[in-house]
Amino acid sequence: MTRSGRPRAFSRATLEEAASELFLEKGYPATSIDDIARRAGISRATFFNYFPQKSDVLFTAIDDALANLEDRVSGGQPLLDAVRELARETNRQHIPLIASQAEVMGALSDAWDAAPARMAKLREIVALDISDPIWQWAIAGALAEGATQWARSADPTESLTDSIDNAVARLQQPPVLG
Amino acid sequence: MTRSGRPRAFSRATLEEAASELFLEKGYPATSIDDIARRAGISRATFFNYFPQKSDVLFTAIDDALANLEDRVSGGQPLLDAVRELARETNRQHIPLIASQAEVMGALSDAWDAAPARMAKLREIVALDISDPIWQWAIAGALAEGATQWARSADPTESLTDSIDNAVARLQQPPVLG
DNA sequence: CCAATAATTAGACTTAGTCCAGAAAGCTCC
DNA sequence: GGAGCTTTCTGGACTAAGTCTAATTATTGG
Repeated sequence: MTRSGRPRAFSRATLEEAASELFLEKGYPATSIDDIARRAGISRATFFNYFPQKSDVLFTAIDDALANLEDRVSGGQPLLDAVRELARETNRQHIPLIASQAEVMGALSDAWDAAPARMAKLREIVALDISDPIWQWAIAGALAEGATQWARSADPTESLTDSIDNAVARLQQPPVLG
Repeated sequence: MTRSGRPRAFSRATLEEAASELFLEKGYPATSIDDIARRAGISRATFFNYFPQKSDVLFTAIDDALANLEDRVSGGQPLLDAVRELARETNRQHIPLIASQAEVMGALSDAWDAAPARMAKLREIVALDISDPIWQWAIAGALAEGATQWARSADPTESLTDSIDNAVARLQQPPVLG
């Protein structure tokens, strides 16, 4: 069931690569969409055919994972099942640009402005399975924290699944509060 | 200790009012900064003297509260103490535009794009007092949820402090997870 | 070949946000 | 009543993101 119409001539990955080079060379804010398009050999208009926003280039890996997770959970799969399956399919190829280029980008780059939206999206997905709003943030936070620690880890044998499971397990032990 | 220089001729509140009218009339996306400036009787350049971004107009109440909280906590006050004191000083005058105009703006307005950044900021502040990253999100979420429920509540006697305390207390009861 | 569908492209357009230089409005000290 | 200092207000130029449209091109299916 190949759908008709002119096939795509490029891929998000193509643009990601071109953009990545430029971000490393000149930094994110100094790189315009024109630059990226030129480097990738496409027109500026086509860029927006692949990414709605400039910053989305940095988050493809995260956004793909979130879309995958949303599909599973809205299809009825229990949240943690879905997370574990997705985590098992994920390897170090999938670390998003925003993380792998973190040092170069610097902590202050505008690029990070787009990150909180992903956290909010994750919470939305969590909400599909967890009705108590108080715990939606907690669980979303644990999932994000597990993934982040894994992405930052120097040890290439560390398992994403374990990292996330650890993070979630720690929620069972309530914190001491004033 | 009045500091020297030409005094401000307007206030954030002035601009907030002008903007609010326009948002109600035409909606947020259709209202340009030019429109707001014209309505408020200032120049476009001056708008940016009061707000770094267009969307910030909608969040002044939240941003003020966050700044206040950050001052307290970074000054050494325990998080929940600071939150309670701040909550006690807060009344229904302080409900932010983004919430009070929520129905008019519609759930889909671009205006909401700027909300997740506030959640991230709140978590940063929480992190000043709570070192465990897993619980930073949980507590930030509880605080936000308590405040949101209060803001949405029809009952004008409901106390913000109680609403937040309730939300935080619920974190002591871990959820059932698969 | 024809019709339908979808991608690519150039280019015009709107507007957010930055930057700058100059005018204006206060303050303090003489 | 200045003179000098500081800060705000303003107009205007500028960059770049994102939207939109109309035309072209590549593919599928009848």
